[in-house]
Amino acid sequence: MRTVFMVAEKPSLAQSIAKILSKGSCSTRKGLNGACSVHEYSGSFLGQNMRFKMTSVCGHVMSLDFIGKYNNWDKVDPAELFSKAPTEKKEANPKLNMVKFLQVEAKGCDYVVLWLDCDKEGENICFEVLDAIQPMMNKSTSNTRTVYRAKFSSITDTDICNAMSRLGEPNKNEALSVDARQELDLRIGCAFTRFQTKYFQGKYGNLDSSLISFGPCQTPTLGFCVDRHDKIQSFKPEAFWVIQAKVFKGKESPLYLDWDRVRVFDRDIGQMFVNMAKTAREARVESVTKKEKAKQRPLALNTVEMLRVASSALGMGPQHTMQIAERLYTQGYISYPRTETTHYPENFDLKGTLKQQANSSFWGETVKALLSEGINRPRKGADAGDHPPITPMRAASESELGSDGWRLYDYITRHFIATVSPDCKYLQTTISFSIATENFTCSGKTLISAGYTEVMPWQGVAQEEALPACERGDVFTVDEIKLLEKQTSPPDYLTEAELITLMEKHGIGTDASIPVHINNVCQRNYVTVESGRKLKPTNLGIVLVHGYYKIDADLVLPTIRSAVEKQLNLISLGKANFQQVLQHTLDIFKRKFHYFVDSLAGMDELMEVSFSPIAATGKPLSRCGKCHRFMKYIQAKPSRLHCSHCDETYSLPQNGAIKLYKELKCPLDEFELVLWTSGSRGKSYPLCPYCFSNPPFRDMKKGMGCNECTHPTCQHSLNSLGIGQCVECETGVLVFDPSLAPKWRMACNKCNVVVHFFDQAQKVQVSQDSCDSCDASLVVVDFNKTRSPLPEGETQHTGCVFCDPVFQDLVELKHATMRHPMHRPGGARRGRGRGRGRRPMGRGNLKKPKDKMAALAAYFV
DNA sequence: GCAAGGTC
Repeated sequence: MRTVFMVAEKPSLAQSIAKILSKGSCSTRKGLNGACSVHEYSGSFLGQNMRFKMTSVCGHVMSLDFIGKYNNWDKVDPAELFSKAPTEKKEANPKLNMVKFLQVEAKGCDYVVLWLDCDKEGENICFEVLDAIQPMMNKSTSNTRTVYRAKFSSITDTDICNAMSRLGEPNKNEALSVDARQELDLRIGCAFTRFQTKYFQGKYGNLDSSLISFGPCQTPTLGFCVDRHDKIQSFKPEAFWVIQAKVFKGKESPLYLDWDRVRVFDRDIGQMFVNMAKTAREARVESVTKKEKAKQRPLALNTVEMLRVASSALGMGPQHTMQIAERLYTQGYISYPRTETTHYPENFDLKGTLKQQANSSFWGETVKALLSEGINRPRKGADAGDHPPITPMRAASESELGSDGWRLYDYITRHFIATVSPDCKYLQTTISFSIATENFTCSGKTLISAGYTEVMPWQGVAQEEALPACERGDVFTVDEIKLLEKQTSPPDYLTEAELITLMEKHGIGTDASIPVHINNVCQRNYVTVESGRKLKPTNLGIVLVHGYYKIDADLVLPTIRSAVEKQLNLISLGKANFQQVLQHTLDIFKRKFHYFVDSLAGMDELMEVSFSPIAATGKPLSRCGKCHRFMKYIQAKPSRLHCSHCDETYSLPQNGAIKLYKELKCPLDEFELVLWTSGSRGKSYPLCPYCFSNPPFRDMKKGMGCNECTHPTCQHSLNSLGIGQCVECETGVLVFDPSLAPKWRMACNKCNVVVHFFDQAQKVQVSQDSCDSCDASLVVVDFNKTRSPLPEGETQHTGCVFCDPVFQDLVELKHATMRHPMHRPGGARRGRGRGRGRRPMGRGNLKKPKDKMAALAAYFV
């Protein structure tokens, strides 16, 4: 029997589609990557009985990157990234082993039906799947087509079955437009990011410049925040004047009236109107109008609306909201949370979904009433053809969802109920008055029926004091007429919800990526989230955007994305050639890049105002080996040492504290050593600032401290202080750390293992000799006479920290010991042949590689 | 270490 292989974009869709097509009779098993499942059943295809295998990928199978050597920031000029640097497709998520998984499952299949999402990205994934599986499939024996594409617009029985009976073929042009987008984003984003980062990193000391990223989505996102900041800064408050009129009738409470002219910007003119109004003592009712008005029930919920409300009403950021929504979805509480659609599918079971909520103590009564009186038809929304709107899928209680989970579920459910509820109706009454020459009004709302605002009370019509009953010709007494001076007020910082709206409007990002871009500008220190989820740009963010405006506004304007997308659309429509569009666009951006590089002084001028030059920041810490003057320690990220005399910057390990290490020097280059400490309970090791960036020996890499240094004789090196194989990791060596004496300890030079030992000892030294049993270096320990824990009042003992019984209670090996050769079943000698437990560069077996000695010689000359 | 787009 022949086999049809079918692939969806995500595991959840593979399951739903298989269930529909097999009429619920498929068998399911997990795939080799643990993430995807395979659903199997038999049915008819091309008029024959066949076996069906339905599975999925997890989004893109491949992602684009530069080939390895172009990822070296130090050796590659960013300008080369526009054309010279070759790119390659790598597996998007190596952990998922997606290519292997697809190949195993597709082996020996005869036909493939592609069920990827029906958008351009989905079309592109079609070809990623085909590239992976086609070599594994049976070769077609007849001339029939083997590759089919299913086109569906919703996950409903009719739509899926229709798609199956009208299979088409994948659209190469649409896929190519995505390939072009990927390549453009990669080349442009990385070129600008690397250039900016490297340029500013070496220049300013108080600038957190670990990464100054640029991108066609994140930069306009930042631009929106800075635009608002600029509006606030340039705002000049203006005085204006309004007339306050207070009238009353009989014993009823007074009414405050709104002036029909609203306000005037000239005091004298305002005063003139007041004087005119003051000529009358009475306010005459000119008209009374009553209008029934409605507040429309909401459209069905899509992702961006959910993100907006979560941010503004629940105070939850978009990234966090999506994480919570994802969890609610996988646990079956809500439908798929990434959708642009605001229209329920025709056969959507509104009543069934509603019934699940009938027993809720929060909205159960409203739901029961709706079910018995009949639900209202939802408003007609937009169908983006992706997924149905976000709805609850089953009843839930507060305790099972957790705080934020419940708050989001509560909102989603109330929103759903609101979409099938009646509109909110209210009566608006407006009374128009004349006081001499001037006209005034007073209006009030009274609720007729709450409708959907019963479940969304925050949108309800506020209960106001009813207006007095009156009719045309009635006369009120004027209690007070006066001129009030007020000031226009500046706008506030952009709220996250407003930003989401702006991004959506300008096509910056997608429902799934909007949270990522917002998160990016926060993480890069361009923007901070203030109370009320308002987004305030930092100095860095402001300077960057102002700099782009100064040099080339295209770099920050939201139009940059849409202009490129127009070009890409031509590819997908087959109206333009992939290579030509790519080349043309790259060419434009390459010019922009060179112009940006040449004009960077313009941005630098702005930087100088906000940030201090690197030479003027930091505290003197350790001496430079070249000029022997003090270098300054710059604490701002990335922390580093700067020698202003040599104008050199030396990187340091991050996320820890740096101190001078007893003014000791590296024997190779005379730089003073510094001590890196990862926190109070963490590990520490000395390092030479020069060797850290310029590894002195061939077997060392960048970023190594003295605890990994293979110098044969230096007293701080791995060779002198290494004790034995790490008790937890495979490759590390436990190195003696004397820096915190008398809190003696040894720490692994690869992983985070720290072993404390010989508490209160006077002196601890690593001996030249090694242990007969496990080959670890012996340790010489001296204790104070009065406090020695050694037997028979001894003050000194030499032994192995792993094997010596005298040391057993003095070394905090705990459970970790179990992995050491000494304590494993089979005894100490076991594994010796594989070199376990042996110091890699133990004295007895020190190799003498020529190149290392040559390197040493070169230093000493 | 970099983009943006899928999704887990």
